[in-house]
Amino acid sequence: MQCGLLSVSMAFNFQQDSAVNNVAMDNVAGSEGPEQTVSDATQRVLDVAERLFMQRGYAAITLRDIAQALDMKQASLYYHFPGGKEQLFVTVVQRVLERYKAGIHQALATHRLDLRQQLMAIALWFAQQPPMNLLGLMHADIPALSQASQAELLDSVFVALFAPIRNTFAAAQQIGTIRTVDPDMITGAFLAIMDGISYRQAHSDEISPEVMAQEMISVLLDGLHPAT
Amino acid sequence: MQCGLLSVSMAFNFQQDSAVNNVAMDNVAGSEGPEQTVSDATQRVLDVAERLFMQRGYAAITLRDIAQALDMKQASLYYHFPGGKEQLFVTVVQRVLERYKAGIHQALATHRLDLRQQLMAIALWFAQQPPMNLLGLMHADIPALSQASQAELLDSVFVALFAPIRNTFAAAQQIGTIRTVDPDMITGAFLAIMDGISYRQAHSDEISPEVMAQEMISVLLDGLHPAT
DNA sequence: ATTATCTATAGATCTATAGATAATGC
DNA sequence: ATTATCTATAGATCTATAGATAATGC
Repeated sequence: MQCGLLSVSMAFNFQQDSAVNNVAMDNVAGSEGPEQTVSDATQRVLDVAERLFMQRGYAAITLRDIAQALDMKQASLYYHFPGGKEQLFVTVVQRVLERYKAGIHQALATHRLDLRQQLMAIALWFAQQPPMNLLGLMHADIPALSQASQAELLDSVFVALFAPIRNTFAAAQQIGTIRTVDPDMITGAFLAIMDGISYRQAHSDEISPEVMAQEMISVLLDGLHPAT
Repeated sequence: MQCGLLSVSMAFNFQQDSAVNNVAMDNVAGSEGPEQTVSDATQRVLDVAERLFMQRGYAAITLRDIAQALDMKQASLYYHFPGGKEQLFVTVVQRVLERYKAGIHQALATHRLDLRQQLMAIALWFAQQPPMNLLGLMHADIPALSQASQAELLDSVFVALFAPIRNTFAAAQQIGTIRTVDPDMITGAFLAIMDGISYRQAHSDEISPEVMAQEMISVLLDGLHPAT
């Protein structure tokens, strides 16, 4: 299946989202008591691994890099992630995607029925996050993983990022708020721009997140032509 | 210096472009007789290396991968590129950027004075190219190189991609064709979308390059709101 | 007993160098 | 003599495993 600028090549089913979803949710904040919670030490590993992996990608970062940043030995990482580098990476990306999913959901829920405000809130969210380099993730990182991990992460990307935004555009089209353009394509373009916003914000502070979010959404909705 | 969604951290000078430019040009098609031309064998190496590097990035591709795809031994690559992996990668990227520079220049020149047609032609060009994953290049690949190579490639990215597009938007703003939005930001967003178009076209053929280019430029110029 | 680290190391792989070989052109 | 490859290998590095160690909790 092709999804806008991102090709998520799995047999996705829109109505299965919530089911897939609940499985992925249970590690975030234990709604039950005896949830398998993540220790502080493991948390620290994830934090550092996330920073490095998101900065340079899966292939460029070695376990030694991560261990060194944590002031520990490379072999010690296997205590927290017996599955090694791949398991660590998959866990990191899942955690990032959960955060994005929550951020997007919150943005959509807070400004319900106002597309411009919804998109603004999403853009502001992206502007405040460290860059995830989504295209690089899809393009370079995920293909380096095992078939099972690939499928798992592609599914999560779809559920966390693609589906909610696509649904928002599709709904806005149905009620006539925006004109009819292939929603997959809009979503892909939107995510590409959002990814760029994160990147720009991380490497510069000439423009505030608020202004940048507002300008980009204005271009997307109103276009670049002068308001006559 | 910050440039739209891409941070090109060098002291660029717009007026120096052509000077920097001529140096990089001389390897494309010998305007003089005794130009150091590239042999067929070296050409083949560059073609294969380009495909692999652009597909998965600098860190993920080994010299062995490239040699294997060429049906030769890894050590033989050092005959063509004594500087090893880094020199090969830099040469590949320079060649790609020269191609893009020429394609963009052609698009701009053919439709001079018509911004929409110019952007359409650029979008069509991107849609027909294999994806270059520009954000990944800036974000993951270039930082892995030596300081000298970093500077060289950042300069080339600026000269080949960023400057011509930025100048086009800036000129259109001056004559009032488009409204005033930070040109660096528009350029960054435009390149992010173009990169996405390449990616999408490479992974799907549901939408023709022409339609995709037209729709994306229409969104950029006219916006998503319904034409009343 | 559990948690979280360490040392040591096997085995694989990667870059790069040295020097041989074979074909072609002068 | 030049071009384009090869074999062999040094040296570095990377992932992963085995087993020891030390601190804390029961």
